[in-house]
Amino acid sequence: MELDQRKLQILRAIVDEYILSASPVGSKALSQSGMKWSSATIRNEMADLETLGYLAQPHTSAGRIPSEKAYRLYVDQMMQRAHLSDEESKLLYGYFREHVHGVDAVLRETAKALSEITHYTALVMMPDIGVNRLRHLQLIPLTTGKALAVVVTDAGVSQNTVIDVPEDIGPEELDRISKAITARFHDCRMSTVSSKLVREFGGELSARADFVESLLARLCESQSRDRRMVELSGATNMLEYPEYSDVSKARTFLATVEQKDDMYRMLKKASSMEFTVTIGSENEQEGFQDCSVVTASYRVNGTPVGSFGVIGPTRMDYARVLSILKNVQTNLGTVLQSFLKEE
Amino acid sequence: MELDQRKLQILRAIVDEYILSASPVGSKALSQSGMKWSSATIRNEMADLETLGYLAQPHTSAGRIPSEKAYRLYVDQMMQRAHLSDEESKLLYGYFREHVHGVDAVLRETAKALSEITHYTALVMMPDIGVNRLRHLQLIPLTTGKALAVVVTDAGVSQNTVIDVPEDIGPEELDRISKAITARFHDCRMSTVSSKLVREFGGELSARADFVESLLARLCESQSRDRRMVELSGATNMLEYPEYSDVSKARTFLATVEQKDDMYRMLKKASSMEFTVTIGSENEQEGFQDCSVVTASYRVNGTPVGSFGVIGPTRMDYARVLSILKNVQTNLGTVLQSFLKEE
DNA sequence: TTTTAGCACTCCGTTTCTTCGAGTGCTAAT
DNA sequence: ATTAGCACTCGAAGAAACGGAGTGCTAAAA
Repeated sequence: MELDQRKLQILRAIVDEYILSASPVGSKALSQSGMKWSSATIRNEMADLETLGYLAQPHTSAGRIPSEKAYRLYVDQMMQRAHLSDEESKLLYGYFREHVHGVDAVLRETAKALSEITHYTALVMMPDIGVNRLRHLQLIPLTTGKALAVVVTDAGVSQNTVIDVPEDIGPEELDRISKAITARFHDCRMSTVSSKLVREFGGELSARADFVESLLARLCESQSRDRRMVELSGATNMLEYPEYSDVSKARTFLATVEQKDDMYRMLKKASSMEFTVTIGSENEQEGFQDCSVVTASYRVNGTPVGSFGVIGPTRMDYARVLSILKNVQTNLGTVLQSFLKEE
Repeated sequence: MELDQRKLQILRAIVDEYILSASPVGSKALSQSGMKWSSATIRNEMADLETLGYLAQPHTSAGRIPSEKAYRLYVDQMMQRAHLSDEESKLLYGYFREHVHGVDAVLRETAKALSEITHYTALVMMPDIGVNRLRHLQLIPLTTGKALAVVVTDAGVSQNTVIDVPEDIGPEELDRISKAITARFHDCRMSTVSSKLVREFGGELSARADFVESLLARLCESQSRDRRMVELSGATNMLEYPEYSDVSKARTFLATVEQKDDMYRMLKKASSMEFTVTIGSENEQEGFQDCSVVTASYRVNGTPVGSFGVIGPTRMDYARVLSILKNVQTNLGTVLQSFLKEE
């Protein structure tokens, strides 16, 4: 089952070539472009690689294309990290210098940067507010019976939610409750700010325990409801590739990528890993069976709070994409940190 | 230049048929389906209609397709408003019953409803905050030097902006300034809350005049910057139609529709009109030369604050779309009003 | 004068057939 | 173990043939 040096070399050449051209690679073409063996030898090796499951033939008299197994091997062992040109890193850096109006804006900009530079489709998950610490909560009266709850965390992320308020709580009391909650739960993780803690606490809060309880429940719930938790960019980039010259394929892809719930779940799952590469049928999503997803996580104060990634055809340029993700990860870390000068 | 009754009737039949089938309509097919004239007569009339510019022929031996001029006539004079089935109005009504967590959510839901029911692409403009009246402004400290400004208007719309704060203003003072501004400018139109008014006002505000001024400037500026002002839904619906079976056409369409700035401008312009129908080349956008855009405005307290619309191929079912928009306009009006019980 | 039947003609979309060439597997020579 | 040579395969692309829906025009019918 071990592949000897020559097989590896040939396989790598095939993958590299196929990533570039998207058309089956033949033995002759290979031997002419810098391979030191004759086409016949390569042909024999290709036959072997096919029986081993690394290559496939669209039809009898065509060249070979890499299988998912080949891509997996390529990603895990064979590829050498691409080197971004100075120009590219500068370009990338530029995206992060421009818009610094809050975490959300930066992440949106990140998605745009990723999709524009890779020419694939980019997804960025908004940070998971649960792991962050509460810095400020403010209730703003809207109408009788309704108020806007604004939560700000130490990561500089904010979240708005409309909540119901008992009629007998006036603006002044809302303000006092805001201050009380802020004081009590300052620097607690959002996920631990549960209703249990409320009862322990005396004063104004316990008098309004029911309200505060429902308020906190509402805050947690609203996070998962909010469909804006994923920023998508460059979905139409995929239409450039011959894989999607068929409109119906393009349609299924676009439909899948717009299922923000699924995308969020996917990224969330990936956020515990520094990097992930998911190839073709390894993907859970129906619509990504012919795609690969590459993700990277980002952290704030050392805690991973989210992830971002790129989706492309299985023959995507993994080396390049990974380099770009790594670069973005660094940039993003720096920028997000800059929102936290106080720490 | 006047079209007699028969010409009108024939033209209408052609438009109706072409909207359904998307393929050129021939004289024979027409005369067989309920027309009381022979194919020859119809043929002559069609030739006339062509010289008058209402019809076009893709090639010599094909049927006729309506020109933009024909659609214009159709929309302005000939079409009869479609009647939504009870089922459909109920379905539509359902969208508005479900999500009532704030104005933004409702409008997002509106976009989804529109695209799903029409099978075209829907756009909804978030309400223009400028014409609304300030109800509450709250500054929330983020880090030293930065704060989050949350603006709430009488329409229940909120807007978050990260602003810079001089280092010597502490959390308590931010709170006091918030209250002072809220008190001073309560019920003023956002667009009139300009820096000029600030100077007139004494007390805490004038002491921090520079800060308040820059704050207000920042708020105005940020509205136009914010790219989330347009909610898009069902962009991929267009790929269902034969007009977009060509991937490159699909690409240009999708690219255009994702230019949120342009879309916002388009809707903004349309928001002063109850309804608009823009056919083919009447559109300013490059990518909409083969599309039609139908919009309706929505109002809060009688003031038009935004608009929403549907984009489809020029042969879209105008009658149906207009009925749906009218229905949605009513529903939306009711729901938005319900956020304003106080008035 | 208006409408309609009839007819020759056009031209697109489809299908069928042919050709071309890149690629293969196998065998025999190196 | 490697490679040159050869017969074979099969899809992609082009060419030719066909069918049919539709037209414009003319002449007869209303």
